[in-house]
Amino acid sequence: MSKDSPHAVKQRRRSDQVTLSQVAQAAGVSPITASRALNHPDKVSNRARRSVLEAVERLGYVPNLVAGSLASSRSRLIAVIVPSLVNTVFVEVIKGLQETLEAEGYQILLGNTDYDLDREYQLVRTFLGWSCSALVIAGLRHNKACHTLLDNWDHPIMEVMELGQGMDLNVGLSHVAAGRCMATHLIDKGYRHIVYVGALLSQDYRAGMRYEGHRAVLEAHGLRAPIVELDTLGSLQAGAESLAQVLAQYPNTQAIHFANDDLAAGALLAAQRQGLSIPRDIAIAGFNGLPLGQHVTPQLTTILSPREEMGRLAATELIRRLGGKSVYRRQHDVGFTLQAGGST
Amino acid sequence: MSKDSPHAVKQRRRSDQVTLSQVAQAAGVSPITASRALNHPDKVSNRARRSVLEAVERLGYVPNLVAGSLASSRSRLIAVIVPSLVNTVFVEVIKGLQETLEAEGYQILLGNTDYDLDREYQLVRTFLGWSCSALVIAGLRHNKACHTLLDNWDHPIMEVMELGQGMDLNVGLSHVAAGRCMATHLIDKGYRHIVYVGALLSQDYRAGMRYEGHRAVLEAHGLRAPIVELDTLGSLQAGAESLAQVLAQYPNTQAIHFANDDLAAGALLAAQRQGLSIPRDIAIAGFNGLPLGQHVTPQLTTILSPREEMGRLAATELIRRLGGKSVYRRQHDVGFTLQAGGST
DNA sequence: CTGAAAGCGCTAACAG
DNA sequence: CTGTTAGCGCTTTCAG
Repeated sequence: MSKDSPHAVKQRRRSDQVTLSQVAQAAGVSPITASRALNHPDKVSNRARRSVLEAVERLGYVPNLVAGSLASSRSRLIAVIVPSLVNTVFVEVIKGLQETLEAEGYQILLGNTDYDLDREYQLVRTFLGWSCSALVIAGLRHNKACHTLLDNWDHPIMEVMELGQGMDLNVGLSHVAAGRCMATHLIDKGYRHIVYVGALLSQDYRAGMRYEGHRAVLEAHGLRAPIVELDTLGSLQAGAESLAQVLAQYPNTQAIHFANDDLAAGALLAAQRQGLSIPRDIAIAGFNGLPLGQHVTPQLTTILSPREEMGRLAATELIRRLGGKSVYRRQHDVGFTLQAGGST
Repeated sequence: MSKDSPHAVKQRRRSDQVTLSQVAQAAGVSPITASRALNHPDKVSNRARRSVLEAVERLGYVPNLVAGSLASSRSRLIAVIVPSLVNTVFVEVIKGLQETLEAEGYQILLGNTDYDLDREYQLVRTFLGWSCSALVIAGLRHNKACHTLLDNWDHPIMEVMELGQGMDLNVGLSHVAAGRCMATHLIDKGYRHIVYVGALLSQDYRAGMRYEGHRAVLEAHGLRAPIVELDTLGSLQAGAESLAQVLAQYPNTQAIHFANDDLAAGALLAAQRQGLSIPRDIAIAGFNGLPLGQHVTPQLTTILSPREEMGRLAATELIRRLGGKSVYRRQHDVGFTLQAGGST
């Protein structure tokens, strides 16, 4: 009260944002009661709750989530790290995650590594700094620094897209098995000269795993398993261009097993433009089960992976875990389905 | 020091996370110097900076961004709100945003409204609570509550996808002009009986705006402008199915102007399966310029919109603004390109 | 069911 | 260039 108070008051607030204290004051309760009225409505009397909610409405209060997170060290933020947004498969997983997580009041913090593990590490670091409630990350392969960081992190980690023993939770499918499945299908159909075509396999190593499965089956049948690796991302264009390359390199090719549907559909459409008959002149198979493959003629033989479901399942498991259920180091195989079309 | 200190010390820290103070102590400097060494390296002596960085490394310090944001009320978080992730056009914009924003050290907080303006409002509210540095939102139409909230918000707002006078910054294209452009093309090609086909136009109102442009042109030529509205989202499947419906309803249709390439390509492929000749029996046009359209035969006539560039440009403008440059209420027209293919 | 006090971990402000 | 001090706005803890 006296003019000569010991310290000049330092003013920092410049934002005119309404605070919880102001709401509390307007409602005639203490700040903590206002907090409870909003976050644990059942722990507060009807009267208090009502007047707080009324004050919130009247003052246009927007909770400061940053302050809340700092105080509680829980953020309701879920970090999601994927290697690419161009490849629609990751987007579909994100979609499944998002619809489930948003319904539970979680927000997604999105990171894109562009298939770079160092970038991935940086993103993980940043996201840990946001006190994320959990981390969803594509793939089981990470660099050393990333592992070190995450081993000492005590929140759920969900690795998706591929199946295997990871750091914590895992939802995915076996790409080796998928590769085996398609190779078996092609052999059953009578093809013997089969080429695998992938794009940037050092980045998209899951396509490499499918090749491993493919090769194992072919070799078990005494067949060679040639592979052509393209140096651009998988796309219709790349698929179209790859066709000539494959036929030049392996003229007696009977079937091509493409690492994904974009490549396969691109090749199929290109083959038709060139007057090739599919599958008589050349059989074509893909992976992913994109809608496009079901609309070309003949329909594309492919393997359908349940990507949105993968996202939903991952989210559901995370929510269960965040709700205190003790599920650790759990693995979920979402499987895949062979869709045999006319292209083989 | 005495046992009977006035208050028992309340302990709250349970996380064993390394703090900046610990780093500072290890480095033999004050916390604020450590802070500066990390955030404003040039405002600190070489010696101090080096020893802080060394301590960070040694202790495995990960900055607590939540605390930093609260203290500084700047979060380096950018809220991005889109109506859908199924529709690839939004994903492409996000991609453009992300590659530019991440390079500048911003993170994306992603929200999906599912074309619901109330949901949009809720997301905006949540995101404001995160003290986002800026907001990127698809479209110029928002509900009243959302406008009220944003009018009192003093951070940059970037509305994308369509062109017009918005709340603050805007990067997009004129959908009315795009509709006009395609209609003009079809008329120039000699078609007179032209049907517009859209899906869920109350949600995808930008497709409705394209129809308005389309209709204006047709009516100026004394032609009728019938429209068929599908009640499912645009997809290859929906496009394929719409073909029969259009031909039943308007038997003398010469050309169909589809609201997007998914619909158009679906119809084109379906027409071919049915033995129709394109464009002789029926001409088909789309919108978006998806790669798919360039790989079907005949190539799909469409309008290409520069979506990734839209994202990059939006991000660049935001960064400029966040860097203190005074650009307000600025509009950017990214334009579009007619790609005339064999389908018309 | 309600409240007082004490921080969460960091940085703005102000002085040296 | 460096440090002291005082918060940012909320929630935990502990006590009624």
